[in-house]
Amino acid sequence: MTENKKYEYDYWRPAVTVDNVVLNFDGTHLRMLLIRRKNEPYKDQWAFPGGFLDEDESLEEAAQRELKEETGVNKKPFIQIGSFSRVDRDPRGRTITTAFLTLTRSNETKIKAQDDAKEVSWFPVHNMPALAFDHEEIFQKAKLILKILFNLSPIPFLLMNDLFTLPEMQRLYAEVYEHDFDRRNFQKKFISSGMLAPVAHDSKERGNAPTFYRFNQGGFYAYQKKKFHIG
Amino acid sequence: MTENKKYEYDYWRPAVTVDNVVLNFDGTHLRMLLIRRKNEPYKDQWAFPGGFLDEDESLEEAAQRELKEETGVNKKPFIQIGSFSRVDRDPRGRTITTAFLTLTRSNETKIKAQDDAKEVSWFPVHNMPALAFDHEEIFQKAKLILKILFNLSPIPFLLMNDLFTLPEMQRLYAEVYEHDFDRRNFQKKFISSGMLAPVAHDSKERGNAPTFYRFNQGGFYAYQKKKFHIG
DNA sequence: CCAAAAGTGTTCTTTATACACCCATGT
DNA sequence: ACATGGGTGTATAAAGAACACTTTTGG
Repeated sequence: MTENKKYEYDYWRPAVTVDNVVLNFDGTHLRMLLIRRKNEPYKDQWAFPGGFLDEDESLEEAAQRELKEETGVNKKPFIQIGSFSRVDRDPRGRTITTAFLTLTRSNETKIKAQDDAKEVSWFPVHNMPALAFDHEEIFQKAKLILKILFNLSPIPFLLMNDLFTLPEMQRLYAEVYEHDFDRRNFQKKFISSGMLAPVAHDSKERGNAPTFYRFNQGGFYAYQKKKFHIG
Repeated sequence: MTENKKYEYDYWRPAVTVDNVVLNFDGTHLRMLLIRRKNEPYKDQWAFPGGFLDEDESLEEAAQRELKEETGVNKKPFIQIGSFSRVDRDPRGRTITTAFLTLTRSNETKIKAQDDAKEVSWFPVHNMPALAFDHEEIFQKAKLILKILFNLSPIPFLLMNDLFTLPEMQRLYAEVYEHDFDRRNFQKKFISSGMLAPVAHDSKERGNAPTFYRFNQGGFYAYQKKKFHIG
């Protein structure tokens, strides 16, 4: 069996891939995970980690598997960004891809180039290199979805560590919306929203150290329902 | 060449389909377009119109083509709902589908069963029949996306006729969110939002006849940007 | 003459915005 | 001692929620 195994179908079928837009926030910058491609096409260019769908897995499972294989990051995707199917989007032939958004916390994410990836690195979202395939289009859509979701989901908390401060959180919002918010109003809004639970201070009063908070899921859902009529 | 044409690939590939969730508002009820399937599997059951992706078209183009072929409705999809890929979702074998949301205006939509459709009909979203495949799952996701988009897009106006009244619009919102809004506050909110342009009354004063409005796109974008920080 | 549907108005409460001050830390 | 970053406060404007009245049409 040295010759290629062949798959035969009565009708034409496209190749099906998945791609992962993996986000992470280091306390200052919002970053995306990119791999440098080991193989053609777009050899040596940066791209979102991804690969081909296998026979026994859903798109979500494929995304998680490919992400782990190429970067060592093992995390379920959070949501779909969308499917991309321009006829000429892959020089190898007709390929459609479904892109996923994955959110990671900086204190639980170790990356390591493996498999089809020659190199793996985080890039600040406002300083991205040229991307392979139609990944620039995927990137733009990911940013739009991020802005929308930041309005109405607990998505910011999936990027923060378990304990976090409001100044940190505000830097994250500034990164996403690309403008600053008033610090005092920002704090007031979040504290009064009920979606934060303050963590008891250390007995040693640290003076001006920022207060740590934890995400309060119940409070968030109440807020969401009231504000957006979404249960 | 009487034998089947065969397509051969080095690697396994799934079949790829598209489905259309087509919405329409008749002034009272929000409705979805379903076809009764002519062929197995799920013969004679109701399903969203859709079919297989062809070699020379994007998913969006395939969705539009299939919708026209089966129902006579010729309208570009508005957005993707998502891709569905459960391994066992199609008894014929591994198939993934991408579902689209299409919005139509009742005064521009004629339907006619054709092709794979034995019958075509509108169903009120709150009175749907059992659906084929995993279309119930698609239906649920479509409803969620609808609620989200109603908060932040001009999507409601794509369902209303060019000229519409606020009471009509309010009935549409009630259908989507499954609860009533206060008529006076509802009107005030929309009128003050700047996204409506009133249409001059007929010279004949009609007394209590509702006022007609037109959608004002510029006003909408200003509102959206201010409220959601989305440009 | 009454019910139904449409327009308009007022008050109160809640959020959003704009802006100022104090305190602790590190240099 | 001063710049930095962090917490808190207040006054005004805008938006949302609750609620009542008037008009016209059709039966």
